[in-house]
Amino acid sequence: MKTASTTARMARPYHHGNLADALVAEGLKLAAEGGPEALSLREVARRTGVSATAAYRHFTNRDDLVMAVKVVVLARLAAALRAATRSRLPSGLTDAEQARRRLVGIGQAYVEFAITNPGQYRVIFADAAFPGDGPGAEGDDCAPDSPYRILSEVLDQMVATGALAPERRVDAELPMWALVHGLSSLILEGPYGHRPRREQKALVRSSLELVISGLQDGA
Amino acid sequence: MKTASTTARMARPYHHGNLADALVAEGLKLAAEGGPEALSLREVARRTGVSATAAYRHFTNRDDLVMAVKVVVLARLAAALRAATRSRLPSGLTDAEQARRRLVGIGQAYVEFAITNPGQYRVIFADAAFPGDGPGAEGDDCAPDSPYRILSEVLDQMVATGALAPERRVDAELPMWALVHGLSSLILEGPYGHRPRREQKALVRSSLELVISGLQDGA
DNA sequence: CCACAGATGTGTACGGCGTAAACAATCTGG
DNA sequence: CCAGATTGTTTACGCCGTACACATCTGTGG
Repeated sequence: MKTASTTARMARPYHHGNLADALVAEGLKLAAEGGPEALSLREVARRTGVSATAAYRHFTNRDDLVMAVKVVVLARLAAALRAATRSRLPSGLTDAEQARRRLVGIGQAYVEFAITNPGQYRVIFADAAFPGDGPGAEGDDCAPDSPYRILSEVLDQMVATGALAPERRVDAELPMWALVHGLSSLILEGPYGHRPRREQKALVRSSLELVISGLQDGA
Repeated sequence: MKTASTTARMARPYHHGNLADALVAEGLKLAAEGGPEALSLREVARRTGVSATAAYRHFTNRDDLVMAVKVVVLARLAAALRAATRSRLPSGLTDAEQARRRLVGIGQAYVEFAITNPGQYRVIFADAAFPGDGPGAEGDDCAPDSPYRILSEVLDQMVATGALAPERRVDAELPMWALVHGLSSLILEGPYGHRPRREQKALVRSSLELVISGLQDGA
């Protein structure tokens, strides 16, 4: 039996050739242009040059397609965060200070991704369903590179380097994630959208510093 | 000329009698049942016992109706926060400690409102437009009771009582608002929705304490 | 080698949605 | 009491999601 990856390498093995991937790719473009509400099954099919109902051979319904797009967007977000963890840092810092800056860095990268890809970012939280990322799916099927996992790693590193007390580590993901998602949301869909980009960045930075300070030496 | 409030008191002055309010009221119910995506012009009209296009005499389009519903939901949210600022506190606290607890209280009330009214809460941030609340509309037409204003008041009180250093006051609204909205979002539409209610509340409380600590004695 | 079964794509159809346009009923100011 | 503005209805169009019947392709076992 041909695996998906084997099929992907061939030109047009079936009638169209990995239609599923093509539909998701077109869905990503559509989402980038007009957010989740622009992501319609018919338009995706039309742009892929395929009949409207063809998509139903690969996705049970629209929500299923949206979910597939979500997974790709989450992967792109994770890649952006991963890149942030690898960015150059000034030399001569203590390990603890390095870990702290990494945390600030992925926080900034998160919001930056949301601002740069507003339509795709909004897909992630559309329609009140979330792919099996984050907490609760701690066990097996948690993606190797999910935003949640990357955040967890950096927090672990802070504990390892002494930047964060172990007793403060428990569920430290939530306030951090809530903050960066909240910032993104208030900028994309909320009242902070009309502030100049420069000011937004400064506000994001100071908010991150504030929460991380609370995490480190809060009451 | 009859004012809106005068009209509201009469039974059925026109063909239907303040249809606009009736439509918004039905919209609120619909949103409560199925969130913003369930808020359709036709269904609202149907439930109000009126033809589908009648709504166009009072709202230019669907977005306009949604915006009107947003305003009411924001008012309900503001009322919930206002109630929280009036809740009983243990006696014998310093003014500073009182102010701090008020801030925790409205944070909890915010998330509580979101959890209790998920559908209506999600309407607020639907469709990437926000009524003239919050910052930027600092001047005249800012509602007397908006969530943003209530938050600002409590923060001012913290400065007045010495619970917060004046230089930390500037734009302290953003991290707080981002946190509570982020928490709400991660619980309603994100990966924290399946945690038991008890755990959610505990996580919200500790997250709030953490950020407020950062606000008070952060680096 | 080839026919057949399963996988994949098409055409058609139905009801729901937002909304534009023409029309009807009702109210209100002069 | 009537003219004109206000409010609601009817009809119609094109989009959407999706169910169903049909056509086409493709790998596999006889």
